[in-house]
Amino acid sequence: NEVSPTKQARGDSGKEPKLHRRWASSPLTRQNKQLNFRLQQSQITLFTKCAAMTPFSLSKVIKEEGGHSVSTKKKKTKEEIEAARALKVKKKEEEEKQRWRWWEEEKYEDGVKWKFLEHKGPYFPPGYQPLPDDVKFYYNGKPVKLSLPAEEVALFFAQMVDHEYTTKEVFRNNFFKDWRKEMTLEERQLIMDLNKCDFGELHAMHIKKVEARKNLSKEEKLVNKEANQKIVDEYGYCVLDHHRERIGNFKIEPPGLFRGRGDHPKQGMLKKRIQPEDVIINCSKGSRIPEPPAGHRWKEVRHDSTVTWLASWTENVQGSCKYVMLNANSKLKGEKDWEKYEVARKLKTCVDAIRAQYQEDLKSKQMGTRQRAVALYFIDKLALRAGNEKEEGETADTVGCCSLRVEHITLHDTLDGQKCVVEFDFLGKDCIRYYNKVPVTKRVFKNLKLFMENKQEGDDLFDRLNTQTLNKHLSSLMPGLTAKVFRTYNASITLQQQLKELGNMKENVAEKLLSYNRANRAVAILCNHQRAPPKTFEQSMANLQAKIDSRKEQLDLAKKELKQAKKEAKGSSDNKLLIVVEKKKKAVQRCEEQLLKMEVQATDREENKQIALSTSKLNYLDPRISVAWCKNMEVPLDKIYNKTLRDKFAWAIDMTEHDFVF
DNA sequence: TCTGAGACTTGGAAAAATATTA
DNA sequence: TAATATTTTTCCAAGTCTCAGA
Repeated sequence: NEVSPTKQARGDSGKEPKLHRRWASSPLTRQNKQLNFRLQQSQITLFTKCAAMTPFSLSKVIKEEGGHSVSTKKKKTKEEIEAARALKVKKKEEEEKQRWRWWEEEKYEDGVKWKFLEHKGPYFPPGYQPLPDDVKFYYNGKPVKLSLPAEEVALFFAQMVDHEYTTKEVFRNNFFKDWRKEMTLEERQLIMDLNKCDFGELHAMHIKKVEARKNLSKEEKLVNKEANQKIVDEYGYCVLDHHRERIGNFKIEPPGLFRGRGDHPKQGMLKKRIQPEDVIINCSKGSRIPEPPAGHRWKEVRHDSTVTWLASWTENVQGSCKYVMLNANSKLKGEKDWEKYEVARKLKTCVDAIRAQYQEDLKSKQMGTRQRAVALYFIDKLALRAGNEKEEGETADTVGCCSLRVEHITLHDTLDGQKCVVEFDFLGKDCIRYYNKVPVTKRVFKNLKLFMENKQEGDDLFDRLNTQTLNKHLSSLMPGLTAKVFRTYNASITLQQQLKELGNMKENVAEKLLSYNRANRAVAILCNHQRAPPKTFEQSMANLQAKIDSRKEQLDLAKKELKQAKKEAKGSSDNKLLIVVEKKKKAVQRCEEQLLKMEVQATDREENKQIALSTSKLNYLDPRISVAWCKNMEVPLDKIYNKTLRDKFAWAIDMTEHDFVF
């Protein structure tokens, strides 16, 4: 029952219990209804489990009352706790003092990103370590000693054999083709069939290594940690305009097999090792130029202050550029983020006019204009992505608004008692399915029918529209306006509205947080931020259910004991018996609360099964809304933003007053 | 006007770090 | 203390959007 030293050092005695949402108890707005509808679509049960629940009161106090060692553990290390706390406060103050308050400074002239930039260059992954002699690759049952390049690639595959990827035809074919390119002529002549390859020993070795790393002693782990920290200290920071800034990804991506998402035609291809000769360095002219690794040179060293990257290289699978850039808490990223939300706020001031305009455009004589209007209607109402064109055969077949094809929507004159319903079913970014049935206006519906006339399944729905022309039009309506701004705007405004509706000052912190999470979830649903249910989901759910069941039994028992105690105490004036009754009462109460908490947790987990909240929190929700909400509701900010988020949104935390309105 | 390169944001999965529980 | 669950961080793929050049 000891409080762990780390816990003490951080000064928190425990986490707030899991929260759940009570949709049923909140008044539903139009948008909320829509979201609920979407939820039902994705087969998430909202009401069944938690509708009957009463608000629960959760507190650490109850938990601590239940324990018996609270006082002893506090006594033991009281001074240590105090010292640790003081240290923490001091560290925090120090950090705050060091923080670059760039948001209080003048902005640079357009296009200039920095005046001075110095860094150590990217960190290269360690070279390939050949297999030990006792680990063999077999072809057709016979051991084959591979050349080093072929061996390295074989190991990439071996490390993945229990991943679903390696069962896929496309992955296997791509891998085999690229692997053979790395082989010597001799190897190529021998190894003709992937199915005859036995990577068993290589795989076993990999598993063993992973296992061994996991089982390192505390000391060994610490040594590793310190070594890693040293790398971060050396390569993880740069100096940008007199300030030390954290770099986001200072490590060159190691070689491996390309893991494209969904049905990616290039999955399994070899992602080659990057050499210093492939890397372009970007830094100040007057700065210390980073040293390339011994015996190597850079591809180029340039001094371009109109871009934010420190190093770049071209990746061989897709031929695209990769960049080393700053961390999200840097000035460069923060300023851009701030700007993004300011543009979205500006949209708020003219969104009514823009909506009126596209409603009007639905009637246009120009087909292109009508298509643009319908597309905008979708982007605004459903928060669809713009949908750039993609090169066929180069990537998985996914679409956004402008690239929707006839096969992706079905029109229903009536559906489930509603008129003019559009049924969407397509794969969006990262091959995440978007499925939604949306009632639209008659005019939109009629237009869609028109667009689909004489078209085949694979034809573009909006054949007169692309994202460039759409964005060009948008920027003429408002400077800086693009399709993606609607997503930011609608996400943030939804959060604000939901918080306003769900919030209640009388609630306790846990309940307020519940409201916040619900609002956040509404946004995640709007933006279709889904995740695959965790692999261990069913198991963990079953475990929880088992715990609930056993707690129920405990409760029954406690109730019986209470009854018995009451019976015995009845008519008696024996104080001892009355105390027993009180004790039993408390036990029942405690049991009930714990049961409720677990049931709530189960509900929450179930509801969140396929919803990812982090993306919207990180990218779409103006942090000032959340900061102001915390101030108004008297909720500590660290209840909704962890350290990383607080760093990223330092600008917002610093500048936001309680009266901020998005 | 079209196209592709380039630069940057957004996205979920997986790994790693922590917290909790048995 | 070990096993397990949860949260945070890392990773890198996949989008959006702009701009230059034909």
